[in-house]
Amino acid sequence: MTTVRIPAGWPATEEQARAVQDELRERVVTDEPGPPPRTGQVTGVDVAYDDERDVVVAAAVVLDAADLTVVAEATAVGTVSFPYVPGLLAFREIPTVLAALDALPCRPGLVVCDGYGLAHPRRFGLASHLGVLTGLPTIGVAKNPFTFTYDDPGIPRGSVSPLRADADEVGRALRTREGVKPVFVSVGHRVTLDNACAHALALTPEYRLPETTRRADALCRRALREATA
DNA sequence: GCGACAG
DNA sequence: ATCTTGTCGC
Repeated sequence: MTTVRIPAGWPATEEQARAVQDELRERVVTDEPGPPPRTGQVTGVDVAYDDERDVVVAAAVVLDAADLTVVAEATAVGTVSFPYVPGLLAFREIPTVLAALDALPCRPGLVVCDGYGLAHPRRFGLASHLGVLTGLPTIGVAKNPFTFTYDDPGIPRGSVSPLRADADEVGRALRTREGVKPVFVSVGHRVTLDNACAHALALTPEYRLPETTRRADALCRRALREATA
């Protein structure tokens, strides 16, 4: 398993991190359709922590978009590169996630993040960072609405409602399972919101969360246990 | 000014 | 995120 060091020049303060967000945000692309759903490869990334030992493990799992079977997997271990600060999650997870993506034996295709892209207090969440830094198409699928407001979508699977920051639609609440709490989809890089939602729906034939994040979550937890034991 | 707040 | 038993249900 790859071992990651905190990159030289990595932001050390919230002030510096926000400055980096502002810089990278200039390069985000939100008007490309992105790859069609159920086509090519889709990669889930997730991270698990052991704050006691200052250890973080990231996993990247590549699925075939058509049948959701696992095509490839990779993990990376690192040290915690930033404290958890709401709005600055990316700086905590990204170095190790990048290493896991680099360790893959194939192209990731669309990357699905556990968190937000555009739906972010400063419009530049984890999925946005990852997209701009890699050039890959990315989307964010989060389990919570953070500070945003939304009307409950219709009961049937596939129902959506806007996720709003004041008047702006920054993402969508998407019902992936009938009658179950929705997930919160937003655009990362090089994918439109419509296609981001279409992908999220295609990735949730059975469970509330996308197969990509379920697979990545299981893998990074297992890898953390093994790295810590 | 004080909380709330993706993971 | 993480700390954690049993329990209800497919």
